[in-house]
Amino acid sequence: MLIHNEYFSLRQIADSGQCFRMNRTDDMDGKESYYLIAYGRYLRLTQLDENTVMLGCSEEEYHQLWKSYFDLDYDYGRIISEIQSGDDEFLKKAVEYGKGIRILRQEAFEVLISFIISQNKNIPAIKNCIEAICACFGERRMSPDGAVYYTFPEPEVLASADKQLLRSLKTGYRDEYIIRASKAVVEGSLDLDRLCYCSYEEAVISLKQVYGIGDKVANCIALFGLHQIDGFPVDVWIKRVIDEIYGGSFPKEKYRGYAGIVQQYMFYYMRHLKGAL
DNA sequence: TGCCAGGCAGACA
DNA sequence: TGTCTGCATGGC
Repeated sequence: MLIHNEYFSLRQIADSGQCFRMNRTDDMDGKESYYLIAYGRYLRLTQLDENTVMLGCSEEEYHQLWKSYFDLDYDYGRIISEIQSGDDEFLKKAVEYGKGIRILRQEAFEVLISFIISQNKNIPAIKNCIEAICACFGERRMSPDGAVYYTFPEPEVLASADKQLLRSLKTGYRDEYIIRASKAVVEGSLDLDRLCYCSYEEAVISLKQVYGIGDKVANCIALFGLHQIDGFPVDVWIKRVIDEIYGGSFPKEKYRGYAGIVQQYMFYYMRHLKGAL
């Protein structure tokens, strides 16, 4: 299945820090290839050229799942044009550098747990920890080309997980956070489906009721798990941008309706400038 | 070996 | 309301 889109870069999405189960694999005919595990499935992807991505799935599966997953109905070009016609020179450079980033429509529960794990960890450590949890608590499956993979565990499984076992998977002090957030989902006090359709502000407030979720993680979950595009997570990298480029305050209200996309361009570009990519 | 990482809760002023 | 401090642990 071939996708032609000017704003669709596998490398930029994989390195944008929004998903942790999309990784580089053996190249295909010298072209960058990735594998992705999401919604219980395994997908192989190859960047054929700057504007063309090949998805290893049928047309039916693409329309059923992956088209939405990669947010391919959304016009990122319009956002980029707006930024490029503005007067923010840093943002213009950030957009030019990361214009292939898209905000994925990931499973909310997976994002909830992944970003609880993410706190005070670097991205490689987060990935390792999530894979360990999937291998321990997920379902073992095999892809059509014979690769073994594990699904992300269901809320009920993590809600009743043994704390010491979780701790042994390098979750550290976050073990209790994971169990309590999973229980909140199972018991219904945290209704992730509902939070997709309420306001961004209400979603963040609700998420912060959960023990272990603060402002930053709540914004990540809102943006990456609920597709609340006004989510604007401020982590150490965005703090650097705000302090070093904007003198301590960033006017995110100027970007109402797509602030989260702007945040991703800034995050990705700052990591590049500081040599973290 | 030491610093840093997509932070948070709790204590305290 | 704002500012510490302790917390686990891997990556570099």
